[in-house]
Amino acid sequence: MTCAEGKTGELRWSFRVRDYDLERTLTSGQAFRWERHGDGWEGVVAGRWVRLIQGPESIEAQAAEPARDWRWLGDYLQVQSDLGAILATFPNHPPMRAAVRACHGLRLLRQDPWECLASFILSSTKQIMQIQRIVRLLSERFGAPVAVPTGHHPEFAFPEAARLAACEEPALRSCGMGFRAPHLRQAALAVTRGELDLVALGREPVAVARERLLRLPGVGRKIADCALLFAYGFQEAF
DNA sequence: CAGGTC
DNA sequence: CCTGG
Repeated sequence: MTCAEGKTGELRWSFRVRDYDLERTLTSGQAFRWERHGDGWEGVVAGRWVRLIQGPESIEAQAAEPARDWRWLGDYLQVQSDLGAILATFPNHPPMRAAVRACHGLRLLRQDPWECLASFILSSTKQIMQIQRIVRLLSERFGAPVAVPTGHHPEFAFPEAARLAACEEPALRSCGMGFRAPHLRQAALAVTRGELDLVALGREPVAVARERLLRLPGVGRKIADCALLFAYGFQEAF
């Protein structure tokens, strides 16, 4: 189909935000695919390349292809959450005030469940930089290419579970994940076979969802809770 | 040894 | 246990 209407959406979008520290949020260790380029941050969200720039009271976004609906990014960034209102509910004692000051502007992202679970399976006993490297290699080798601006180097989506389930262990190990390879593979198989339904998980009580994740080899309490918090927003986890 | 898990 | 900082 051709774009006869001409109006296919916007290449740029601006999210109005308050108390949102983009850098702190993207480098906090919740997500592993963001790279600083000049004054912006580049990453792939929901299969789309995007560049983000922090404004005084906004986050400016640039995509590679026009989008009419930007909820895919707004949901991810959780721009609608009113931090001021949340903070008002916190107890007003010194330790809490100190914690709030230290983490000012840090937001909880809402990530894709499979990418989040897989990334944290890869995270055990690894530094953030090393996790970023593994996830980058994995995406480059097994992820679908995504549209990028003209002249920009190629970018790839995080690989689908089915694609990773089809990999042999040595292929996964070649991305530098070591003993985590069988863990990732088993998780990919469970998702692909429908033994683990990551969408349904979000509708379960947190204890049930956690119990399901803990069945996976290589997934203990810590990794399970990271997925529950960063992909589903279960605040009770952690 | 490392921001886990078995 | 793998492997890189």
